[in-house]
Amino acid sequence: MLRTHHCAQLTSADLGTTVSLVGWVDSIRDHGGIIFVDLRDRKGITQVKFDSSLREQATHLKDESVIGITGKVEVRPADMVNRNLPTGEIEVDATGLTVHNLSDTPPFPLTDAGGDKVNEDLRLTYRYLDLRRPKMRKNLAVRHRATKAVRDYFDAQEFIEVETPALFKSTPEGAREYLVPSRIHPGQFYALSQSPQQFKQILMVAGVEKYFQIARCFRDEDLRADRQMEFTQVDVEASFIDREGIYALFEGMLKKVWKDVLDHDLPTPFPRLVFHEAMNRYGVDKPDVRFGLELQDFTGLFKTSSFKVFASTATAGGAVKALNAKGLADLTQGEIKALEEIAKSLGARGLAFIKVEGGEWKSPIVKFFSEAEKAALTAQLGITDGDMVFFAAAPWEQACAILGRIRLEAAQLLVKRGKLTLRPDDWQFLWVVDFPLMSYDEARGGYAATHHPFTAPVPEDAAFLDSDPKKVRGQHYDVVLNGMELGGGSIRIHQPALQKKDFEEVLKIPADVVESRFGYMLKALTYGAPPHGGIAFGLDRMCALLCGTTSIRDVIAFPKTQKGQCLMTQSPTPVTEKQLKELHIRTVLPE
RNA sequence: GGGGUGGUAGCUCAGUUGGUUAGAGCGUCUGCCUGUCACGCAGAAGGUCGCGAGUUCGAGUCUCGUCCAUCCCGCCA
Repeated sequence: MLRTHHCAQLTSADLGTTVSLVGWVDSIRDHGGIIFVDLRDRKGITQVKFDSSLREQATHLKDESVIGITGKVEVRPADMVNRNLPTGEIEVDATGLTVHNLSDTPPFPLTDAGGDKVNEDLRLTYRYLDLRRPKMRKNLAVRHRATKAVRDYFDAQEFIEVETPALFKSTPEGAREYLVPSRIHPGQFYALSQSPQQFKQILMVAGVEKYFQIARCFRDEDLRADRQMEFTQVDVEASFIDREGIYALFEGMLKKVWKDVLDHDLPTPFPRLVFHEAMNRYGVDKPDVRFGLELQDFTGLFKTSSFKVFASTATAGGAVKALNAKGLADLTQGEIKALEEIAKSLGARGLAFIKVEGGEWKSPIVKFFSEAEKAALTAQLGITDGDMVFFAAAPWEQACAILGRIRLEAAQLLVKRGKLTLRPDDWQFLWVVDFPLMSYDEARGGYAATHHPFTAPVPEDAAFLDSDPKKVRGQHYDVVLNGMELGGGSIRIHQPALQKKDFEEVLKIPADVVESRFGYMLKALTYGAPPHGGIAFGLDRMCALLCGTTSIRDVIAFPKTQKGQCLMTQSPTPVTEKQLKELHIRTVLPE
């Protein structure tokens, strides 16, 4: 037996007991005649004392070595108790020492504070060391508990977990896929599943009624702090359910996860915001509602303005929107410039602003405003001294998006100045609903599904499918937490005729393509498909939020870098000619 | 594909206007130390300044290119 106890177990009640512990050397304090070693395992730390004949051997230990010790539990002298350790009342007087593995000096400090500062590429190269840090071990545990809470919840609701294939067929709509060459079928490919969407709908046709899966998904798109090439989705689908049913089901799940993981009681139901209002007030479809700084609309006011830039936009069907960044009149030239650059990157021609200082409006555009316009702005935006007002004049959605982004930047600038606090544990969940079913894709010159082509229209809007598709709202919903899209889903189309019409007449996918790509699905719908709907959400993102981090890399054991590499295993790599030949593949490298 | 930030000792960083031998803290190593728990004290070692060109009498510092990490835009039905 390598150990009798773990390193967080012993107390003064164990006085005099002979015990064996194994673990990693967390730190060594060598006093010459006496050596203290903090021994660490996954449960905690116990101080081991070497002052016998073992002292000489112990001087050769190094941090992070794996050792086993045998010894007698002693109670520490009263003034030597370490109140910071659960085992701080005792220590083990070592009488036996086995060095299982002497460690090289780690390339970076394995403490929470020290490791957080280290460049992430180093942490990823030595991920097995990074994961020894208490914070990372805690993150792994949080992920486990969250995942378990999800499974327990759906199990209790009589859902069953069904596995679906990772190797799917290629469907070039939507996200770029990872292709997998078929050895048996030369020149043909599978695609790694972007999500189990189609299989879960088929499972509804199969009569499963209540399905869920913790599913790995793959998308060959550029990576971000909240996006990895492979990620984990909690995928749910149910028959005979409507939107209200989904909201209640999902709120129940989140309530349980927050309770089980954080012992926090989430208030439900979550507020709901229709898409149009989310855009109007926050300039984004995933608003962070922990702070105000809401957008205001002045399109009407400026229709007749002598300020041509605003007036022409307003009369041409665009929108003029403004945002009062309260208390940000002290922005530096550089900060204003940076905001302008952001606005420009979203297609704005500039970023008009009013700086309110010393009772005066300092702005290059204010000379064009009439007294009535100034009064209206003051009233609606609540302008007082020390404020900074930003404007956007553009087509409605773009104007909203520009100020939506400026709103987030302004919040960060306020946080930087200590004028705003954004607590990560201020859990502001909400549903965003009533998305447009279709959006017009300028580049392609046609309509594209906002969510995916299986989303059912809101029944009372279905009549507009032919006449004015962009007016049709989809039965789609997103669940948003503090500016992050946690997940989304919809009630699906279950009538084959409507689904076919959607593909062919609205999305304008040629009939033969529809048949080859979705034929099996349309056929399945003809055999008594029940009304159904579901939701999918990012487990990685949820765990990141539960852990108080914004990067999902912190809750994935072995994540990839922004260039898609695993720095620890050095993948991807070239493969042998033999492998390529077997797969009937020839590579053509870029110039 | 584009923009921002960063790359100097094992780690985190400083490095002035281009100018002698590139510094600090932590870590490492050696010695001392029987009550520490971020132990302490004394000493030492440790650098292709990401890489490659260029300008210059002289480049960590300026210019160009390139690689890597990260944040963002595009992209992510």
